[in-house]
Amino acid sequence: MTEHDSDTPTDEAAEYDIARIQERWMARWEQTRPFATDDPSDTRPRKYVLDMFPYPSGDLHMGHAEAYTFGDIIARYWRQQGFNVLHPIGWDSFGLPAENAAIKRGTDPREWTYANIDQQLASMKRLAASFDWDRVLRTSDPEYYTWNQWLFLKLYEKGLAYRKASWVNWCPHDQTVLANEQVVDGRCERCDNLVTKKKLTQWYFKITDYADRLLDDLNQLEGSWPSKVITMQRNWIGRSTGADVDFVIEGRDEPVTVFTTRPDTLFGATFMVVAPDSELAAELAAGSTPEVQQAFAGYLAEVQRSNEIERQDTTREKTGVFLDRFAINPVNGERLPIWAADYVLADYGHGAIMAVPAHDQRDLDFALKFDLPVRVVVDTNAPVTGALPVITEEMLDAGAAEAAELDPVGTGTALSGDGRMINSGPLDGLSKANAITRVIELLEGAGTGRAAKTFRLRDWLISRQRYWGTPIPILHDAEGGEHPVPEDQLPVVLPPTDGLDLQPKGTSPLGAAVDWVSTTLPDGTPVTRDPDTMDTFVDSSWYFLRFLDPNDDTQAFDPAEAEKWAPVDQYVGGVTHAILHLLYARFITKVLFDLGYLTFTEPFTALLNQGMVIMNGSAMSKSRGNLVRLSDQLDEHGSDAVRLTMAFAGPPEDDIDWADVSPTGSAKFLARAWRISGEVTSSPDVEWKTGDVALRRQTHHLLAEAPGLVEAFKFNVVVARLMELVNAIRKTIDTGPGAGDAAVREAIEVVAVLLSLFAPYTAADMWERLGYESEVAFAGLRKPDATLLVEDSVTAIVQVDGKVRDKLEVSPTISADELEALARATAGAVRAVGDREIVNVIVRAPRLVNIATRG
RNA sequence: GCUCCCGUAGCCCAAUUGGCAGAGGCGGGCGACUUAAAAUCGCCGAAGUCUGAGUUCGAAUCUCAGCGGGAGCACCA
Repeated sequence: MTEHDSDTPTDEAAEYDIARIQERWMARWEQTRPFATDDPSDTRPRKYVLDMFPYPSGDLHMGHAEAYTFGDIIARYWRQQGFNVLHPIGWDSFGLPAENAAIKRGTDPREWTYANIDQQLASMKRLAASFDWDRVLRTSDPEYYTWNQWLFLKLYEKGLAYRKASWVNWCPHDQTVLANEQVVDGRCERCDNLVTKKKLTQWYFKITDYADRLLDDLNQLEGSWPSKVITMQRNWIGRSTGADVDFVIEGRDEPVTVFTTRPDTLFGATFMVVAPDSELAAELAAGSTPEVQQAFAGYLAEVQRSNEIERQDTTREKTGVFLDRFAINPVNGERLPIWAADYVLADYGHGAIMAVPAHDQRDLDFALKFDLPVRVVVDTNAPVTGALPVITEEMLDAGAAEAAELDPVGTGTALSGDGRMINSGPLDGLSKANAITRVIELLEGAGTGRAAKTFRLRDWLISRQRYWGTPIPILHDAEGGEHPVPEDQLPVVLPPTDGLDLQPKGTSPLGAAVDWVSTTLPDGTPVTRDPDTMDTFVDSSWYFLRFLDPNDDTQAFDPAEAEKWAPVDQYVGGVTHAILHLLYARFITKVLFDLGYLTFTEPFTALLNQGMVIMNGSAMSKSRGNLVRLSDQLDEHGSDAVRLTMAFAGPPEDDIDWADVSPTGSAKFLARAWRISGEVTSSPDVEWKTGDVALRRQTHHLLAEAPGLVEAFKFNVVVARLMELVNAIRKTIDTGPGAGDAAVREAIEVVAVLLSLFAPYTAADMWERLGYESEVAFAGLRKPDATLLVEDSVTAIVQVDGKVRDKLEVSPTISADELEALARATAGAVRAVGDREIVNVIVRAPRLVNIATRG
């Protein structure tokens, strides 16, 4: 076989041979690189279509194929619509699996990682993913992670990267810390082991400074991001508004501030609760009696022994200890006993609360358990009016009477609803909303409180005690001083693994690389490098900018290029990243905006979450024995059939059960379409107008409909329309005007052009067989002929009382009166109406008449 | 426990957004071609839209209640 053999056009009489077609075009595209995006003089409008880049763990699987198929359909569509489309790919190639594989095999993580990348890249090419192969990046390349370090230094300069000691999530299995986002149900997201707490000094990114903007800017994504993802982000950020209230503590100089969303119920506070694992609790206990100290110590030990799972169990009984200390309610001077209880969290709000058992279920549960007083201050039976009412004695008396029926203690249910304030001095008679406003005014006037908001979102912990990541570019001197590595000395390159023990042991393996760790400042001061590496989510928080020029060794990205291409017009990826990656990327984008590098504040204008590929109702896994290997599917059916099957299976957001779909059916359809392309006998310059009108109508309806369908991601419907059209062409050839008819050529050309989104190899081959040398990918969709979209006649349905009784063939421009007259006269209508009285006739010309009767 | 999404032929899914329930595919059946099979081609069933109420001239589509499935949140003051 000579090298020319594989580039011989397939014989028209030959059977559809997908393997041969695929091989031939893959080789050609390798030469012509049709999807490079590097011509600066290109004046076409731009689109940036981005797939979430993969982690290189083994070869691509069915899920990858699905995601990349959808992203590719969109990229090819916009290209076809005349856009200059940037559609890059890279690898998120730092991270634990590579390190674990290296430990297991006693090799370097680089070997495993880069071998997997090569394998995945080959599979992507086989899938005909139309990536710009000149822009490939790998986050584990020093050429990439040097800019992670640059980014870190920018955040450090802005005070957005800082080090602090605190209780962190610790995975005992992976021997590393985890961000809050990586703890799911108290377990390590990666290895599913129970997470414990450990006190460590670690680096954080101050994402909480951006909490308001991260929340508020979600509004501009409404409609172009899945609402599910927006909701998850909102929940995660978790903004609560209310007030901070200062309580004087007996025997303590400083007041204690608590956060509450219900400052209106301040008069109903009957005790205070502090988190047992807070410094405040320890201090308050230490200043109390020996008995209290002992009880507290016992309680604290008990609390710390329980794991996250137990702690989060909402059905569990309240526990706590009385500290024998008292706080003074700033609005009424009441003495409130202070308790330590683990239903109050140390790291939310101020780690202390005012307890209002009448109106908060958790406080009520606690009060009932420990027999603490309960005072109702909101009459939840009273009607609520918006305006500030004028209060009369009678109203207050009446309110007190109504309130007597309110019995949270008896019912065990807190009164959380709105109502009218009672037992609350100056707030009496007000609605909840008005009371909140008023009490904040009062507190602010007295200097004992203020409006406040709190977030569930915590700062982003980025230190990892592992080898295979970006070194943190900070030097530490003996006095504990921090010295950022100067920009011109970047990158801080990972040392070789030679002689390093990568085995997890709680401290970074880099600490053992003595020659690497020890260095000096320009003035000769000995310093040590920070031995930790960055969370890999740092890598992916800005990679979409690096694609603008992944080979630029002078800057992370060119702001001018960012202005041209970014933000990403369409992002495609799994919902698994709904919180973590997307939140971090949004944060870093805002930081870069504030630093003046970007002119936009949201990185991803539109987001498509594809579903999963499952098998027989459940996620594929080796242990379940239902694993379907992508490479097997590609071998068996060819890339085009696999891609088409993904597109046709249903809406892209839905899961695809591979047991429910038919790649052989897809292949059959492709063969049908391909065969027709060889039967056409007319030439490319045939006069379209001479073609069969019925087939032309169908073709042009599809031309009119397809763009809207693709843009709404209704790929399955487009494929169905293509099948219909192919069926119609078949019929036209076999039992109609025949293969020489102009409409046949026109229709199959449209099929080829649209099919190029889903089945690029087959479509390219069809296009060639139809006599074209150009790439079908750039052929573009013709404009539909408006005259072919207007029907000569339409079927009007005639209903009587909503039931179809007759049909009429009428002109599409028929008047309502005329249609009504025709409809009333139809045999079906006359029969159905009989001698009943016609009470109403609804006419929706030209499609429908409904005659409503009575009698 | 709270919130959101979804229930349409045996199966996967459409339905111009309130106007004839069916486009497409899978599977199944029948037939043509074949010595036969595969492939190919042609033809054909099948549901009244999870259940119940309501709004409407008209409901798969809107409202309420329930059943079933999925997702998110859940001691966050």
